[in-house]
Amino acid sequence: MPDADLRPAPPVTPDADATAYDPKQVEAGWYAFWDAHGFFRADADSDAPPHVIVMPPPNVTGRLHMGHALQDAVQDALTRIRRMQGYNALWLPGMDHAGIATQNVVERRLREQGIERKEIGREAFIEHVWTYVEEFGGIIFQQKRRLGDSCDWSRERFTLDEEYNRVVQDIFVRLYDEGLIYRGNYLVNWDPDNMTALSDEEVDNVERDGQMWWIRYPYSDGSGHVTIATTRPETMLGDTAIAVHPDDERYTDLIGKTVTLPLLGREIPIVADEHADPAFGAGALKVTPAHDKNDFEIGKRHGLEVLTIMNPDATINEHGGPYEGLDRFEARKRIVADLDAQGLLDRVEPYKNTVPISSRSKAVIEPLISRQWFVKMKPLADPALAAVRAGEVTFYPERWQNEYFRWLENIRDWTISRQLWWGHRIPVWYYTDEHGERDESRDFVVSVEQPEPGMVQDEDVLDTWFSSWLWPFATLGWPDETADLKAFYPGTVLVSGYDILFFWIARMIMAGIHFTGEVPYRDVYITGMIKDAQGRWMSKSLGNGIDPLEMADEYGADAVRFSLNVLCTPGQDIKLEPSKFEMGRNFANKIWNAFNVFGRFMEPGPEGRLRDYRRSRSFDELELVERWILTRLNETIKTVDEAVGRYRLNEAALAIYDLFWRDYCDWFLELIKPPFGEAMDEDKIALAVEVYEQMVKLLHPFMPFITEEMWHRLRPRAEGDACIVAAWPTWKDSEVTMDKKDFRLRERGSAAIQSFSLIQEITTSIRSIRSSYNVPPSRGISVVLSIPSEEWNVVDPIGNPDSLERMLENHASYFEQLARVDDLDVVREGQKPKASATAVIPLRTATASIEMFVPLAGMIDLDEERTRLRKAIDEKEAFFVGVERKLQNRQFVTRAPEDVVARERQKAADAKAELQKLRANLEDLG
RNA sequence: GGGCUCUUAGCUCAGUUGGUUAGAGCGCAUCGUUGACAUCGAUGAGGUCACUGGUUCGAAUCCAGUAGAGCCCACCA
Repeated sequence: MPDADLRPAPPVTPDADATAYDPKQVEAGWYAFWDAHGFFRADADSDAPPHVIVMPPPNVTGRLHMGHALQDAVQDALTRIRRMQGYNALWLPGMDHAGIATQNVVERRLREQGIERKEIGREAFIEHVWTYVEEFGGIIFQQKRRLGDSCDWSRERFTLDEEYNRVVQDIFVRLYDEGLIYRGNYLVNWDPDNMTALSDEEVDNVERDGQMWWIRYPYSDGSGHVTIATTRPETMLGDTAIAVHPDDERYTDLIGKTVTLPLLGREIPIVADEHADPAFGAGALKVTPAHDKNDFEIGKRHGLEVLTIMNPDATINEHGGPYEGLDRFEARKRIVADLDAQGLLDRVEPYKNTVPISSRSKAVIEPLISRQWFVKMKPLADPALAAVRAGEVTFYPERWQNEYFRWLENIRDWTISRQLWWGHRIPVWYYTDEHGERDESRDFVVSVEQPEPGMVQDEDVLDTWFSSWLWPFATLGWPDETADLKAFYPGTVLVSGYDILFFWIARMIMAGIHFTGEVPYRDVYITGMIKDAQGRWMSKSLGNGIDPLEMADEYGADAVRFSLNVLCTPGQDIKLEPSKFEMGRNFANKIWNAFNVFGRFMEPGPEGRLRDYRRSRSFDELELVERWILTRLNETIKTVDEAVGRYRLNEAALAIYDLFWRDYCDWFLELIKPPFGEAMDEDKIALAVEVYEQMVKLLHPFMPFITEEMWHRLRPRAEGDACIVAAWPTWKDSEVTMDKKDFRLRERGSAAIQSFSLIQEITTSIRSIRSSYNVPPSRGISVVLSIPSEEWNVVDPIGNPDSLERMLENHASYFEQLARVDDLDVVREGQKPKASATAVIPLRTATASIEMFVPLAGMIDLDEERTRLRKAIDEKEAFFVGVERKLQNRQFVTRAPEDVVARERQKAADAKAELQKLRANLEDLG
């Protein structure tokens, strides 16, 4: 166990000449600190409600890419929020052995050393893979630590560790015993590069510019020929029939005749089959049952011979006559040339067709008949469909559930055997003959253990996904009734991209229900995929990838995480470029610097520790801006909680960003920081600390490092006290008064919000005038606020007991600090001083407005002022006309809800009053 | 051939059940640097919410269609 506090102690007194924000420095030690304190560990015996996320296991050979960073930013934010909220939060990490991918990586490496896999044999090769895995396997987890991922490393799993292997084998046996796994000779997707079968999901259909060859097949009786069209002329070597549509008049009398297969001279029949489309090509179809799915079916219907003409490496086999040994594409060239030479090539046309490609090797898939293991999917899919239909699993965004339904409804059996070495061996055993060879005449035995001495195990391994689909429960000790399984299954939410919805997410739901009787998680949160600035997938070949670690080095891990969370609209792809991380970095910088506003006035406490600043005043004793910021904080906590509940982390992150920057820094700090050389009142420090601390907690799930750092700079902390386990802020309903539709029209808004909003508007208005007249910042100004006398006792925007007049007068210092107003005069129905700039500020709570005069003797340019006022009038008038039009519509007045109509009336009256004053002021200018 | 998504400020994107004078970041313009931050502050310019119809008192938001971009699925040789 490392030293509990690996973190250098934070400065006792924050440095007055504080250093600039340096993410590298801030992010250096906290991970070890958290880890050493065991904050990441979930407790299987806890009474707290669980919150469980299983990490989509990255490939064991993988390196961190932006997709990981995005999903981790989301998963870790969720985990940290729930942990702070008191949940027993588990984020379970692990790695995937990634069969083909890993085997290829190691094979390539060995080849560089001059070692061929086939030469050294299976056992030696597997040993090499394990060596490689041990050497490089954990790298991605080191990278994830750099991002701050708070996973429970004590529960880390690998899809090929010993216990996991046992589960996979058990599952195979179980499914076999249930009749859901079977072996058979079928046409499968064959990857000639890797020389293995693949599932349908591992095949991509790519549209390519190809060619259509029109070939003449002479009738055996010499009476002419039939022309067929094909995109794969080499498969003609395996043709065992020609098919025509039974109703196709052109060919009806040919049915039953035979043609002579060009080049090979075999005689093959012409059969009638509905599948032949008279409208396509020549209407006649060559039938190659061993190399085409449809032809396979036709062959079955007509009892045709199934003639495989290719070897597993896609070279032509002994059935190819003179073409034996040639690669399929070389054979194609030769065959076309030979046909042409014999006058049997009718024509060649350019043709756009879809070609099946191995998603792994990118090799063109060859449909090939081979003996493989399959899982019968329908019995698994039906309950999985029903469960989601019944709402046991909710997709975010919802539309992905339709994709899920569509796939499951049309599901086909799953080819699970792979002709690879790296993976879970298939638990099937064969008897051997006297030479030690498989005795195919005897039945095989399905069993985890070797049933009898001398029996040999199936050479094949299982599809990687056959182990990953067990991830949510196999990682928790299933099938044993472990404490972990009881505590953490089913999980809470799965966070993943839509690219593996079928591969993994849907299959996990099937497996969860089938084997445990429960769905593996209640929610599925689908993220978008990371694209480059042009919207293309990031890939090694394009070289357009952005390395998250480089970004973390340049901008900070906090910045990367925050930006990713802001950019992540559920289900929407993200066009990413490095500059996007500036937002996060600038924000972190802001967080850092904001602390210094009050931090530099904080004094040391006893024993050289930090002093603990605590507020001594009640809410009602606070000054306006303090009450205001607490109210805004309260509103924001609510917004955040609601957004998180809907997995809208982008909204949550932006809400805090806004609060911190726009409210706390731009207004609150500006008002409470002391003038010039004066010290800061300790009560004010206490309040600043209090709000900052709450915001730091809200931000922690998005920016764990800087918030942990600031957490320890804010107050003296006891051993074991840390932001990562601090109690999540709570909001009080009584203080939430936000009208989410309109910030400025909060009719029920709290006194603090209403009053301070008015001060903000007046301030902005003064600044605007200063700006248009280029009043130098150093120059103080006078401002006259003219309040309507008729509303004197009605308007009471701050609640009792203050009047509007007193409220404004009492906060003259605010205007001084914010807009350099030396002299504030609040009057009733005051006269406009000579040479004043004017503005009208509506009172949002009553049909009245405040008129503002800014005397600027010698600075007022009448033309300028006229232009300003005209512009204000034009804007207001356009608005007024729009509102009036609505109000004059009788339908609107009678049918719209009362409060909506009332609001419009209020708007119209406000606008009218303002217009009146603006016009009067304009006239005044002559 | 089916299905889905997107089209909102110069750029990248937010905008929950239809009612805000449609927002943010970046960029742009003007002004500002003797102490929180120029990775900053103040002020401002900039949008017929792709188009056409419909529903509604009211549509960026719901419905239908059109155009463009992209994705997924599908056995048409």
